[in-house]
Amino acid sequence: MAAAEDTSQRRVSTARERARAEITAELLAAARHQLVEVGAGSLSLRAVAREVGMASSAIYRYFPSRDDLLTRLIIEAYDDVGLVAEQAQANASEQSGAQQFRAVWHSVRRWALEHPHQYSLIFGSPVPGYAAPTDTIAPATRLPEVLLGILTESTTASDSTVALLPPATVASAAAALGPARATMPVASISDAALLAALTSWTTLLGAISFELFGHTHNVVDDSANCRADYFDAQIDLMLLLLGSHHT
Amino acid sequence: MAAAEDTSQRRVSTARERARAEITAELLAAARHQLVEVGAGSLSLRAVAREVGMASSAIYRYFPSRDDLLTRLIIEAYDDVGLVAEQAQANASEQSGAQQFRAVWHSVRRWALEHPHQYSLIFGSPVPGYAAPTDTIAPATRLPEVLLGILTESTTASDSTVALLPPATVASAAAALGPARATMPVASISDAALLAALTSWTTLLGAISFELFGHTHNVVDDSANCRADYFDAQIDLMLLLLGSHHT
DNA sequence: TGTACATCAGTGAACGCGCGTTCACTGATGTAC
DNA sequence: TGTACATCAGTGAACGCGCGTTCACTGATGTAC
Repeated sequence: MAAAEDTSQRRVSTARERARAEITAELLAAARHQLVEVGAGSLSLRAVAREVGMASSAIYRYFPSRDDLLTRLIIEAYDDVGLVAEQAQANASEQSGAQQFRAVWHSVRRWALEHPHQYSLIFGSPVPGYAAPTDTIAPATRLPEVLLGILTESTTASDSTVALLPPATVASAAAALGPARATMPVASISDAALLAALTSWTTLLGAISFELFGHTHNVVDDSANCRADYFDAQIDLMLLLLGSHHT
Repeated sequence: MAAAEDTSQRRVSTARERARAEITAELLAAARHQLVEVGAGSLSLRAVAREVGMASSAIYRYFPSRDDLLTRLIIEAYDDVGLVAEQAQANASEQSGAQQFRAVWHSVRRWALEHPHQYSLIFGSPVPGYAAPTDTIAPATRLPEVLLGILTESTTASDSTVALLPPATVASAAAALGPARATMPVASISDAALLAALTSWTTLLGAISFELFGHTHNVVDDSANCRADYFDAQIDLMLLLLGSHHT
């Protein structure tokens, strides 16, 4: 920091470039903050500008339009959960697959509770009038890839609840899951295990969504502990489904 | 219709009253239609007025505010799915519990696909800036009551996957589910079965939400058949969880 | 090192828009005698 | 049955608001010679 004047480097970032990066980050932070106040649908460029003390027109030096800002936020959110999940897995990498699964889902839930509006940006109802561009696909796969990685290593489908499904049911579901096999590295996973994996995805993201969106009022006790316990039980249930319930 | 002039009745509906009821219904229909176009967050009184060809100020003869209109729509939506589910169960009442469960969930999914915005009004991310009044609680319980009714009659928890959960896990989840026991008629259901029931609720509503909100792109084939097959498989998986997998 | 020009960040006014809600009003429907 | 008054539905103009985006501008930072 003290000796940062080494101008001899090839790729020097000029003062302007550094300022631009900093201000872009500041704008994104303000936008994230706006999201907390107001929700994605009514996120407003003018409010963001107000928060950082800029003229509203200045934003257009950084983002070509409101939709573009939204896209940036969405990508950021996907990368954010993705990273959180990757770290949780890394920290638990010495433990069993089931423990890694638990660690990752806990980290995702914690992230969701801490960033509810970023969560609903990517897992809630779609933002009206906004169409996600293809840039969002890659970051969106980080979290699923972590989970599939764990399951590929530790699932023993024969030993799980899915094994009790009629083969015809599994077969027709498997036929429907062509795109999943094409998109993700799941070649080594059986149809039944893939179905169970996706169901656990649905269940646990559904559980987080319901908790966040208030659909568990009058169902689950409002205290943080109770909510966590309930989520824990659902994780364990999913591990039974997946057949990786060795602690 | 021809002989409708029997004015002798005690509770006659005057012409004004009839007109009022009709127009209220027409406004609600227009609002529902607006919802389809635009999503709940940006439903606008003026657009509703435009659609029925009234001055925007006239709406205030029927609804005191925009929030009140939203509340009416929410209640309508809950009653609508509730009714659909009740009818599905009634039609299948001669069949097994598992079949009734399947019939009800299929009817719910079908309703959701036909009325996506009414669905996300009640099961999606909350409408920003809107706080639901208590009038919505009663209609919101119709669907869960149908499902719990079926499960109370047909669940045999001992025979299900939940039975494999460690007792400690079940116990702490059960402690969290106090409000559920207080709100719903579930006295005769075991803790494990209640947990499984709520998990099936989460999973299947989650599945419908993800399908509707486009989160299954690149995962499940886009064709209607494939989607239905996938949903079917998830229902069956939940029946295994619930221990009511006798056809 | 110094000058001349190009690039870029940021400003502030303005555009046209749609919104929820209020208000004083007109005219039709209902009610009491 | 007829009149006098009260109730209500619907109108249209107006309020104040916030929005996304454009535009001509000023001044600072960067670049070429």
